[in-house]
Amino acid sequence: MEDGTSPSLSYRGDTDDGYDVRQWDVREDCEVRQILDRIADKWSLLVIALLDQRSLRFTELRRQVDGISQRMLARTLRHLERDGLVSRTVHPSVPPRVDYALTPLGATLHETIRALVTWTETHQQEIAAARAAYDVRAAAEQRQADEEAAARTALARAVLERGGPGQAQDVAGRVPR
Amino acid sequence: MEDGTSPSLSYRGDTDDGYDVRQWDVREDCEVRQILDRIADKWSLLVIALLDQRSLRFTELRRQVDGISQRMLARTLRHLERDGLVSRTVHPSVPPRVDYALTPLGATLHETIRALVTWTETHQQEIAAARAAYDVRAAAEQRQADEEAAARTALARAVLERGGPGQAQDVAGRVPR
DNA sequence: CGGTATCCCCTAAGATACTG
DNA sequence: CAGTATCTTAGGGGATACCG
Repeated sequence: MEDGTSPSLSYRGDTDDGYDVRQWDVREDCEVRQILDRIADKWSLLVIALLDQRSLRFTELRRQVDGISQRMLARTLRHLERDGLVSRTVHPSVPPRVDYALTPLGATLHETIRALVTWTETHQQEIAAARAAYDVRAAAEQRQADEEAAARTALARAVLERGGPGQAQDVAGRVPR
Repeated sequence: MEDGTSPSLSYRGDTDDGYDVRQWDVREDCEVRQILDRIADKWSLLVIALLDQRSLRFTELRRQVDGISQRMLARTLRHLERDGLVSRTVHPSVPPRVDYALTPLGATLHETIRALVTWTETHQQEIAAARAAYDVRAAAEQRQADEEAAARTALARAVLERGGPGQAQDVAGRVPR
């Protein structure tokens, strides 16, 4: 069966401080969360985007997405169909032909998603810059930490060699912390 | 190190049919995909939503989200920080205090996400209905299949008992394809 | 063609313990 | 308090094989 819907999660956080922060946050564990998970999933978005252009058959989708396994495409499509986002039409012919199309509901979702993609495209540069800056900072801190560790090791060695901590005053001054 | 950025995925689908379907689809494998994955991730959304109200400390977030592990919160926050969506401020005091807040960039993202959440809330009913309908259909088809299987089994048994397929004409008429 | 069933691997994420 | 390090396990997802 492989289930398909996760077992609720439920992050209630019943903080009794009277302060009702969170507006839609609390309800996320019931419906919103699941739908978000669906559209956030690796393949759903691609399929929705592709179907927005025109309806497609199973194999056409398989080829267009390229990288998706038959299993995952079938799974994705069944999920989307179940949620009423995609319609499945079987043509009784030989060889069999099955068409998938976006439902009106699916189309409105695609519109909404577009906004998100647009946001991403708009701020792509800022994000890239932020990442670069972060990575530089992180690398610097790492180097710093390494140096301090090396200094501590040197101090320890010095202490051991000279036979006591009293003799290490001169080197201790140069060690951080 | 645990990496943090997935190894590119690359679903190119170089269909040389000249028909250039897909507008933003193709670019998804580079930047958009990653950012979408980030914001779509299980915890990021919650954290962003929470921080939109006011800045919070690590433990406050931990309590509010309730269900998140220390590990995942730390990870989520570092990701968000790296992407420039959340700022981290360390107050050099004892006990140590670290505040997390949404950056302006993070705030704009929160606005965009709101649209999605609104969509979900608006269409919640439709989706629930679609799921219910699907499940009913699926159950019906399952029952159908079971009955046919049972019929086939009965036919097979009848054939074996009577000693030949020629004797099974009467029952064969009642068995679906 | 359009799937489902099966096996199997690998990583994301929870639990736990330790550090500054 | 605010994390990091380490171990372990569930399940997401690919490969393969087979049905209608």
